[in-house]
Amino acid sequence: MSFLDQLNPQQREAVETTDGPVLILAGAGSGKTRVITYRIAHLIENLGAMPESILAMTFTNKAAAEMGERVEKLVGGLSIAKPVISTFHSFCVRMLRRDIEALRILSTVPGSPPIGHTKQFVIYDESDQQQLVKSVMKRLGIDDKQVTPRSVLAHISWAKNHMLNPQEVYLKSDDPKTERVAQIYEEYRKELRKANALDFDDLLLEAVRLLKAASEVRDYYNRRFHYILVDEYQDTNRPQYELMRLLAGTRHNVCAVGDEDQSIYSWRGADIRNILEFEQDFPEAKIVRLEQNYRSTQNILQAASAVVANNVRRKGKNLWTSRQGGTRIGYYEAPDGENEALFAADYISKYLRKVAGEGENARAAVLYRTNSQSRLFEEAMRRYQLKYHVVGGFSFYERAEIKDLISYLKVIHNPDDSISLLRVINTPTRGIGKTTLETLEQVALETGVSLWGAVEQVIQRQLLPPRALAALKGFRDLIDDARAMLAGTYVERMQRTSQLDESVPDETLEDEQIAFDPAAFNSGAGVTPATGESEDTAFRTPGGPANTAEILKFLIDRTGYIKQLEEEDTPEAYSRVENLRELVNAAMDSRDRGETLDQFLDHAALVSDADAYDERAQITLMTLHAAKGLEFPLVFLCGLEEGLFPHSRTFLQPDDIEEERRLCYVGMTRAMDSLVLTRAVYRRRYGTDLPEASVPSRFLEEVPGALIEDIGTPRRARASARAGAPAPHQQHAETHYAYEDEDQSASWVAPATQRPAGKSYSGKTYNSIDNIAEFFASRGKKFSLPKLPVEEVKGKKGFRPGQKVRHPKYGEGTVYQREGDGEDAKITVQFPRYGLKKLVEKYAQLERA
DNA sequence: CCCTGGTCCCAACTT
DNA sequence: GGGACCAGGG
Repeated sequence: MSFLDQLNPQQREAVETTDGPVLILAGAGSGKTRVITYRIAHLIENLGAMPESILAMTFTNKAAAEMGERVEKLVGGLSIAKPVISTFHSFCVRMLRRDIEALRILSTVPGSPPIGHTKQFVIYDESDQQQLVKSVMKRLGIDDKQVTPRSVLAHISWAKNHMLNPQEVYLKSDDPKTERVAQIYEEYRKELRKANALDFDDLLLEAVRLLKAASEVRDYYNRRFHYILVDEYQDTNRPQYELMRLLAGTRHNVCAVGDEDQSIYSWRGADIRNILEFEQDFPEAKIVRLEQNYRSTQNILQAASAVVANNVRRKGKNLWTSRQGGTRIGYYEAPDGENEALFAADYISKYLRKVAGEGENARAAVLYRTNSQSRLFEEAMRRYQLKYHVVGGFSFYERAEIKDLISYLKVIHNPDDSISLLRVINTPTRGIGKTTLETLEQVALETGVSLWGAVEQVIQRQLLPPRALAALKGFRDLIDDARAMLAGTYVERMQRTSQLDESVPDETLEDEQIAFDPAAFNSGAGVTPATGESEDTAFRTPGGPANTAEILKFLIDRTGYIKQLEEEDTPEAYSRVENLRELVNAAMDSRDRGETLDQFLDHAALVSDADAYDERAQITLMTLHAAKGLEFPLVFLCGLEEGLFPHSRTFLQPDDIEEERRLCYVGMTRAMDSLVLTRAVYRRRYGTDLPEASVPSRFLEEVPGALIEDIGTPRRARASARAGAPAPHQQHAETHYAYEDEDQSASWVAPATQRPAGKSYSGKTYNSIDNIAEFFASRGKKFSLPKLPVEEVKGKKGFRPGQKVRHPKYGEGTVYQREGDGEDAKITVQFPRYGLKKLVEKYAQLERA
């Protein structure tokens, strides 16, 4: 029982309550992962549970992998049977790959195959979904300017997350727009089925439907899993909740771990009711609260708790830590976004040097609300020659060349996948143009087949001029050849097609050096000397089906994809070639793990940005959302400005603002030792425009003043705070926005070597933190807002979005929008009790609140 | 049919 | 800063 002694009494109770439902309310840093892993270990080691009877579900693959490793460390010798630790989505995909055909229904047309998805289904990512919605809208003749595909898709996803089908959306709709959405939704669903595709939301929905509809499938899983654990329970949506209930069966051995204050995915359907209704659905549920925080200093914890305490919709809890005191929370007010980023880079480089020298855990994170903020920080880090790691943003699998090849694989796996087919049918260009595509779409529509089916028909019926027909044949043969490779029938196919003399046109064979010879491969003769990579032949069963890496190589050779890129001869093209090689490497790794093509594709579809987090990186840049579950000795929380954080799109709904506040709480509680909050007084929105003045985030004001310390505000910004000085952005042109360094401390000067020439970067220097801290200490004020010259022109009051105001009748509210100038300005204000009100500034007796 | 350059929007978080 | 879309010449 030794390892259980490492737990505090509450943790231990959570671990040892194994029979019946348990809800663990685990505050930030209270050892949540520890409790889950120890619980699994306890079940196996002390209670003799079979490892494979335990199922733990997480939100990211990363979390699942980490949990698995930690369990393995606790329980040696798990090599044969392992607990299933997986993300919701991956688990559902596995279930569906096994049993989705149980959902097929017999066709009413005699002799036709059953209707519904087959095991060969593909997963549609967001861009696939977008394309599909677009094509549906086009077909229905809906103008994509009035209703954007984007908003339609958001609506559809919302409906799915709330388990509403198109009919239900239609019945509930009370405006023509929603009715149209319902209509698009219906068609979208039909198209998905036709393409044998599922979108992300479907993965959960169909899994739930499967467990509900097929009792033998449900019985199988209920017999198999005796213990169900759910991580990040506060972020589960309805389908996930139902899935958990169905898997729990009658045993009710479910353990859910969550923290209501860290619920940050309501926009993805996360439902706080899941926590509340847990006690209703499982009346015998036991609740365990973990309130000791092992991560942060008292100052950090207090500051974060003070912020989140402003939320109304919460149960409330009392987190405590034994790490008394700690350094105060730093606040830096940068004149603009560039300076904010440079400050962070400078501060972090100093910090890391110091901490690393002391042999401490030298890691720091820069957290921001939106991915687009990362660019400035990346530039700043590069200029300081700091190695950094960005999580999220543009992922590997979203790159055009990767998506192209993945789309080829998807078509080979499932030719009915029309979206992928459209993407690759003329990539690289092979002479298939608009008219050909229109003909294909028409035939598909008329005969009710997929585009792939239409390809065959158009060729058979010779519906196009010879030239176009030849191009189309070339494409069809390419796909058929690859499919034959996959099936292991390539040689047979070659013999057959050469007899029919309907093979690939001779010119293709002559023009392109086919480095990879599929015929040799399928016959087991090995790779032709042209590639000569003997390593690849070693794993292959002679004559057996081709693996993913081999198909990829075949595709690259046959389409001339890389060849064409190399001819471009630009750095960009070569980086694309590099990416493709990386993809082939990934496929070889997949093959080494013994995975099939569909598993490779599933993996590509389900890797998330958060999975890219590398805990060895000293500096990590990421969004607040991606930071959930992580911890860092030093955390920079940046862009604390009304409209950015909290984001302007949340101003309308008080509930959304509360979620922003939880996000702030999540961000702050990532910090172990030091936390720095920053804001830019002026920020550029779309790169080139004039910078806009910002209002400090309300969250800044919610941090108790005694816990905060101003650090390093450049003096020119300070000078401009006095009346009459020009705005900082007006100074940019003539001088620099930061002041000359007084003590000439070399470390405060951005490294000159890295400065891109031609930009106004030169000579940007900074003040010493110590000097400025002293200055602000003597000033004795928490947050000084430099006067915004823009405001003075616009009128005395000039309420801006995000500001808090008081109205004689409606009380306190937040400015949402401002229209017009001067006295005629109309402002829209969100009042907690009265909702949105549009007021004329001149008449409404508004005051600053 | 293909490529190009210009223009118009845009951008919150993500499995 | 950049992706999507379109018009127009090769």
